[in-house]
Amino acid sequence: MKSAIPREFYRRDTAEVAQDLLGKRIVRRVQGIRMSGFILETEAYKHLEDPASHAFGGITERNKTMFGEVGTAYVYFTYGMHFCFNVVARHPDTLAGAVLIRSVVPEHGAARMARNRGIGDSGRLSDGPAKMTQAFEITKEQCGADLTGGELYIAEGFRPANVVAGPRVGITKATQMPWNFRMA
DNA sequence: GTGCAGATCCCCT
DNA sequence: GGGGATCTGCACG
Repeated sequence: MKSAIPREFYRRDTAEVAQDLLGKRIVRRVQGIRMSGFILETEAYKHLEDPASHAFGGITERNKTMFGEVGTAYVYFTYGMHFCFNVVARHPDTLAGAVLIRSVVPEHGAARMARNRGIGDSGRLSDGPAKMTQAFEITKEQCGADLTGGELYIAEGFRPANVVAGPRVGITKATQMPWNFRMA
């Protein structure tokens, strides 16, 4: 079993962490089954300088995890039916920040993921923020979970050859900030 | 392939 | 009471 990435990795600028998470592994253990996948696309959400961020309006019951310890999970519920998975990451000089995991390529446990999704294994089991959480069985139960170990953690993967930065998807504010990162 | 409607509910104003 | 860091299925072509 690969070891988890240490907490210090997440104690940096949120956008830098978002970029560096590309190619890393997400590892999930459920009922003795191991699932894993490589991170293909991420987005950074910051604090006062980012109107698109949940943290922009200040700390609330929903977003308080974004203000908590780095290297933990921020999971939120949206559109009445979907969960999205973020990794809390921020520079020590800032109060809040998180990286949304948008797309993951399955490595191990694809059969379980397909079952979780209620579809066949097409190879595209986790290519969206809410698809990813469904495939990896991540719900608000995992909100606040430590990602440096345990049943859900992030481990080393490979170094992407090329990274493209662009505008974030699905937002209406701060649409010009190039805080979406993907492999190329 | 593109485009749009509908599902569905928690949080914040 | 409004809106959302989304996904799916269906229509069209």
